[in-house]
This record gives sequence, C-alpha cells and structure tokens, in this order.
Amino acid sequence: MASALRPITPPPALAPPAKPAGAKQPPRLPSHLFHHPSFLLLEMCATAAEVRQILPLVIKHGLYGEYNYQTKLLGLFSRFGCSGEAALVFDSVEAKNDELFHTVLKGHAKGSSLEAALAFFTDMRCARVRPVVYNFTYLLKACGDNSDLRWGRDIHGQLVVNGFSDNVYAMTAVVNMYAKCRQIDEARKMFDRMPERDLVAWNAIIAGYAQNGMAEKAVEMVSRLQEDGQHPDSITTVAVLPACADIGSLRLGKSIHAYGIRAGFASLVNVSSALVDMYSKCKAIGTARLVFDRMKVRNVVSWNSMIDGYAQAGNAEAALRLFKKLLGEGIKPTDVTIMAALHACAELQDLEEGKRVHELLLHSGLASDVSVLNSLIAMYSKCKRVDAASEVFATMQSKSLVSWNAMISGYAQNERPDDALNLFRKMQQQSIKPDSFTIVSVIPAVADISVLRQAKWIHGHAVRLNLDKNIFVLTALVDMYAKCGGLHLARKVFDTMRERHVTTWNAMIDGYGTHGLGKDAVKLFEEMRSSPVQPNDVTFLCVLSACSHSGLVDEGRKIFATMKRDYSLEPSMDHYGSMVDLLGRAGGLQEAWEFIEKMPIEPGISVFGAMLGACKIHKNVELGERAASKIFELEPDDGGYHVLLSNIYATASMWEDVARVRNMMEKKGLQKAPGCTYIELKNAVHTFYSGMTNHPQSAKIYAKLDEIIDDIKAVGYVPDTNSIHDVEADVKEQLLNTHSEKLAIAFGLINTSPGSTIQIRKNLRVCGDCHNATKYISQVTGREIIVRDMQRFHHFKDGKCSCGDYW
DNA sequence: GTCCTTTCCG
Repeated sequence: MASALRPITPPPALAPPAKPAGAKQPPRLPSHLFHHPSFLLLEMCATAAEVRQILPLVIKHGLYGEYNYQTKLLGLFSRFGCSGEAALVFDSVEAKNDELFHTVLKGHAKGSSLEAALAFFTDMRCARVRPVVYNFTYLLKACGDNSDLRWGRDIHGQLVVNGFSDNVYAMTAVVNMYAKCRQIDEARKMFDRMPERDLVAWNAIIAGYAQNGMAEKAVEMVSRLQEDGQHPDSITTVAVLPACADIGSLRLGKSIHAYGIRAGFASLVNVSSALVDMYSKCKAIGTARLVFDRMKVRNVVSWNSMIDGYAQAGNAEAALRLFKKLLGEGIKPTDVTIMAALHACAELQDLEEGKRVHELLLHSGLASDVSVLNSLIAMYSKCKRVDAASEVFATMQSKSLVSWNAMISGYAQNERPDDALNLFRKMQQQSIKPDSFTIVSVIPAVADISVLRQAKWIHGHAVRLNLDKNIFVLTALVDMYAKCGGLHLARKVFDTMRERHVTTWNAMIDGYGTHGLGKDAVKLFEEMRSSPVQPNDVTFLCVLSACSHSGLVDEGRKIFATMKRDYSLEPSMDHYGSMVDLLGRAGGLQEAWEFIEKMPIEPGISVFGAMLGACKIHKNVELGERAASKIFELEPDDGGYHVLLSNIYATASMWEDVARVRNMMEKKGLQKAPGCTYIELKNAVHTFYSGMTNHPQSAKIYAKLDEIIDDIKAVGYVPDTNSIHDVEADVKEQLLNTHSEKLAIAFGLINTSPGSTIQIRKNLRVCGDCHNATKYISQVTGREIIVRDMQRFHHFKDGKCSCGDYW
C-alpha cells in the first residue's frame, strides 16, 4: 500500500493548473465532484500514516473544507485510533449534522478502541443527536469483539429504551454480542424473543453455539432453521463446520459438505477453508489435503487450516513443508501460520528450524503478539532450550495467563522443578489466578521433587481453585501421588474419578509397577480392558514394566501377545526393550537374547540396554559384553552403559577389564553422573553426595552412621565389597559407608522423630550394598524407609524391601 | 450497514 502511494502527485490531466504564489484559491469543487484522485487515494488508505501523506494534497487543492472530505477524513482518523486528529477535523466542521456523528462513531467502533467509541457515543448523546439502529449494531459488535459484557448489557439497555428491540438488525447484533461474551444462554433468550428471524439471525445463534463449545446445539439449530422454512447459506455452513469438528463426526461433516456442493457454494474460499479444517480435525487429513489441493482460490486461512491440520495430526514434517511452500509463494504468514509452524518445530524438536521461524517472526510485524510468543516459549521448551524460552518470557511486554502456564510447563519439562514452583508463586503474588493448565503444569514439577508434603500442598491449591474436578488435573494428581510415594492417595484420587482418560489408567498402572505391586498393576490393566477406555501403546509399556519389576514373566508374555492381536498395536522399540527386561531380569538371559534375534525390527539401544542391565544382575559377562558392544556401536558416548559394563567385570573380579573400560571412558572424556540422594526436611531439600563432608551436620551424620553400621552388623549385615578393587579391606568398607544413600538416611534418622517414615530419593539406581544395609536399618530402627530411585520405589520395613530384592 | 472459517499453555 505504501508503495502504491509513492507518486502522490495527481495525474496531470486531472491536476488543477499550478497557480503562481499569491493567486487566489481555486474555486471550491461542488460536492458531487468527490471523485477527485485524492478522494480515491483516501479510500485506499490502510494506515493513519498514509492518510497523513495524502492530507497535504487535499489541502493544496482546497478540498479540506468539503463536506465529503471531512466525513471521509473523520471516518479514517477515528478508525485508525487517531482521536486527536479526528477531533481536529470534527471541530472544523461548521454545520455538524447527525450523519457526521454516525460516521465518526462507526469509525471508532470498527477500528480503534471500544472506549473511544463509547466516549464518542456519550458526546453524541450530549449533543442531542438521535441515535439510529446502526449506532447500536456497531457498538454491540465492538463490545462483542472486546468481550466486554458490562458495556454490552448497557448498550443493549439503551437500545431497548430507544425502541429498537423489535429490529432484526439490532437484535441480531445483541444475540451476537452475548454469544461473544460467552453468555450463550442469554443470546438464546434474545434470539427466542425476536419477533422474526432472518437467516442472518439464525447464523448468529448457530455460530454462537459453535463458538461456545455447544456443538450439538449448533447442529440442532441448523435443523430448526430448515424446519422454519429457510435454507442454510454459505455462512451457515462455515459456522457449523467447526461444530462438526468439535463433535468429531466425519459423517456429519461430510453431509454438510454434500449440502454445500448441492447448493453450489462448496468451492467458496471460506467454505473450503472450513472444510479443510473440519476434515483434518476429524482425522481425515488426506481428505483435507484433497479439498485443499482442489481449491482454485486460496487465502491465508486456507493455508493455515491445512498447515495446522498437519501439525495437530502429528505430521510435523508435512506441516513444515507446506509452511515453506506458503513462504515460497510469497504469502504473508499470519499469527496462526507462525503458531502452527512453531508447533511443528516443537513436535520435531527441530531447534534450527524453530530458530528460523523465530527470525522470520521478528520481521513479520507479529513480534509482540502474545499468542505467538507463547508458542515460541513452548517451542524452545520442547527443544530443551528452556533458557531461550525464559528469555522470551522475560522480554514480553504483556503476558497472558497462557504465557505463565507455558513457562511453568517449560521449567517442569526441563527438570527445573524449583523454577517452575517459584514462577507459580510469583504469578500468584502478581494476583494472576491459576487455571487448570497452570495446575497441570505445576504438578509434574512437584512429582519431580517427590515430596509428599508438597504434593498435598498443590492438591490443596487445586481444591481451593475449584479445579479438582478437572480430569486433566486429577490425572496429574494420580501420577504425582504415585511418584511421591503416596500410592494409596493416588488410588484414592483415581477411585473418585467418574471419567478417566487413557492417561489416567496409565498413571495408576505405572504407579503400581514402580512400587513393585505388579499383580495390582495387572489387575487394574484387566479392569481397564473391560472399561470404556482402551489401552494404548503407553499402557503396554507401563504394564510390561510392572510385570518386569515383579517378576511376572508369564503374565508379561501373555499381555505382550495381546497387544497386536487384540488392539492392533504394533510394538515399538521400547516395548521390545520391556520384554527383554522382563525375560532377562527374571534370569532368562538366553531366552532374552533369542528374543532379540527374532525381533522384526532392528534392535536399538533400549533393547540392548535392558539386556546389559539383566547381565549385570545375573552376572553374565559373555552376553553382557555382546550387548555392550552393540550399544557402543549405536551410542559410543554414553557414560552410564560403560559404567554398567565395568560393574559387570568388577562383580566377576575381572579387574583388567574394569581398567580397560575405565580407560576407554577417560579417552572419550565420558563421566559417570555423580550419584546423589535428596531428602526433604522442614521445607528444605538436602542433597547428599558420596563422601561429602561439607554439610553443616556432617560430624553428627558420620557419628550416627558409625553407630548404625555397628548395630546392623550385629544383626547380620555384611558389607558387599566385591565391586571395589585396589584398596585395603577397611578402606573398601569406608567407601561403601559414605554412599549418598547412607548419608541421607543417617541425616533422616537424626532429624526426624522416632517411628516416623523416612523418604529419600536417589538420582540413579540404588546401589546393592545400600539396598542391603537399608533393609537392616529398617529392622534395627523400626523405621519405614521409602527410597525412590531412577526406576522405581523401594519400601523398606522390618528388614524387608517391597521389591523382594528383585530390581 | 447485522451472521462465518484458521490460534498459544495439559
């Protein structure tokens, strides 16, 4: 547009002859001659800057005093939110007639702010100008667009006072306003009160239902309008198609498509775009693409519908391909385009592509769009770049609730639970009220910290916010309680739920599994099979790992077989890994190896990893070496697997091989993640590393540990020094005795009252000697000790562990 | 001159 304005000199043929300085003004044009080029240019203006560019031309030709020009300029300035300039023009008009007031009001209502429109409306009433119907329709539209229910009601009241309550136009606007302000029942009430309803009124109520999540009602109203003797038009179609998508009824969507074809408007851009959207939301992405490809005319909404359709369907590659095609065709992306592209980058965890979209966004004029920036936060978080996300969050000029939620979720997903919780507190300090998304984002952070007291604290928040009926919140609570050691609380929440998602069942089954209650996991899985919700691929991972942790080999085998047979689910690499774990852990190393050889897909790292772990438990050097060599081919730089292999050698006292692996690690610069154990005490989480002496209570802790070790030795504890070499026997013992698990337990014993449960968390797998020692400690102290490690829970009580020493 | 399609955080 700006470039179209560059030659602001009118064409010579129409330009008035140049006048020497001091010559008298050109004669005023009669008002019907407003087709002067400058008037046309004004009509083309899309920004205030463009109007200002043309204004000198208007003045130069003495047209500024023309009534038509004044009206036009007023309309433009008020539309572009330039109230000062609008007031200037307005004041310069000598004889202000009603029409002038109406034009200005329209401008304000259509383009600039609702406040400006309302203020002007008040001025207009003060000037005793009689309002007309479309004053109200414009004002109501502005109220609806701003979701301003209070002013909407006010204007509705004034409309009634002025006697327009039987006017179809006015009442349609009222219906629309209430629907946009999410007062769909009130909208319906007004609709029912209308003395007569034209198609536009019907369309308004249909769209209202569709936009308020009442898809069935929207569909019902389409039937009613036909009973009323009217015929749905293209707008009806466009309004009701999102409702079909909402219901997920392809059949219904197709019948509307067919109607559109019969009625001859199926190929309109808006209808086709809505069809693309409907088909992709009804999981018929191929049909969506077919409709899209057949479109003769497409607008950016058509592209957005298709791109987002792919992104939502999980076909991120196709989404990005189409996004690039859109850019290639020179179409200007909108906020929705960018959001869909970012969504696809997040899904693929494609940071480089994500950065390119970010770059594009900076030059697109959408750089301060809150929704787009929220998507950017999500994209960086999913690509494991939470610091980049946090930078976006910090520099946003305005934030919405979604921004806070996205950032909290980003921290929670990236193992930064403390940052997630701090942000959750901060938003409340700023009086921003959390919603169900916030709670669902914070809960995994609490689960990560694994402190039951905090779990109850966040649950309390959910209750106070009245969000404890939300199925997503409840599912997150089930998962969290299980991960915080409160398995019975998880089940309690689970049992109160009237509706459950597949993820709800998965969380509970996995909870039983990680707590070593394999039989309960299988039982719940059977219950699920006869429930309305059917298992998915994740369900099988949960139940198979539950079987594995409890040694339920036959059950696991049977369940694995049902996967494909009963549910047509193709086992993934992780499922095969679970099966190898199940067989191998139970001692069937040969069977596990044969299972790997018979796999229909090329076995990957998770499969050999499970094999290696089983070899460690059952001290099988030969198969362990074979599994390890496969792993090092696939992933040469993982420290954890090197340590596992070296431990297998150590258990077999093959010290030269231990040294060889350690050497290899050193050469590759690999390190074993340092083991550490967390324990919470009075709102603070204490972290212990092996051998650390810089804790304030170190002296007391080591003294307590000495005392305890003596006690447990007296009842039969023998330190397992097998895996240590090259040092004297007493040093070996000393090394074992300073493991982080033991330090944390000693700390717990000192600082908690006798008889209370001690709960700790280890970042890696719990060590064999510590596991054994903890059993004895539970016996001699009469304490219950709950240990969460990387994989599962161990409940120690009266000298026994819930895992049955099988982990 | 009133009605409509694509949207971020589980």
